[in-house]
Amino acid sequence: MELHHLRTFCEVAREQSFTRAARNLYCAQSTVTAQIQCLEKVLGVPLFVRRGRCPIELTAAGEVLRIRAEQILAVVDETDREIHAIREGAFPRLYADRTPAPLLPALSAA
Amino acid sequence: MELHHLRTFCEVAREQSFTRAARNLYCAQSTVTAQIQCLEKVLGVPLFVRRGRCPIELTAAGEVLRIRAEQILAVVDETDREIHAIREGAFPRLYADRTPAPLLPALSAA
DNA sequence: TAAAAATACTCCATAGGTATTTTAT
DNA sequence: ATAAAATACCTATGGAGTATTTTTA
Repeated sequence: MELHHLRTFCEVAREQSFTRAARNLYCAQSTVTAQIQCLEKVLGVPLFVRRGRCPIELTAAGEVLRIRAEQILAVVDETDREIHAIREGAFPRLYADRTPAPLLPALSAA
Repeated sequence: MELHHLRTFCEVAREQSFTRAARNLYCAQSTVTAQIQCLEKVLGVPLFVRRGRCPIELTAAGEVLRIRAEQILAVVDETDREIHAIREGAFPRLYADRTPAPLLPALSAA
């Protein structure tokens, strides 16, 4: 699982379409298919229900991944902004104890 | 910036050594160097102060990245656990509103 | 001078592309 | 019949390795 997979996944989920996601991401449709297949293989679960027709739907695992992927990418983007600010001369004030932000509670398996 | 870069970065920061990080990650020292250089190039800032001698030190940008990278990797690991649970038959109860967890406040540029 | 990191180079895996086929409505 | 995803196939980029050089404490 790599960040570019997650970005592609989020775009597919948003568009509910491999083809439209590919267009938005400026890449080939087969590339989107390959990246989603890669994610599904690594995670061991299907993420979308294919119908050969739009709109595709998320599976339960896909719903979970979407929530987490958006969180992850938000932190990545925030990190980019912070580093950029430092490059521009900002002087970061670090947290005293480095305690990471609390995660969302684990999705319950009830 | 990809997740495997962040994992390597965190290990180097923890060990304060490219060579020891390489050993722990079961890869070549030159691979660690290349990955860190890749990160530094993408981000546009140095992450470590090299001395040609252990221990190496984090720059200000490196300190920020370390905090964020640990957060990101923690969410990734949590995601892996959640998806694994679903693969094993858990039925996830999704959040009603999908509000992502709050990020740490942006590092102040004071 | 002795560790540690950087560099030079080689190789191969795979990410990404094009073209085509399959699928489902 | 048609729009969309999957597949087959090819190519090139870059990730990872070995061997060597450079650096600095």
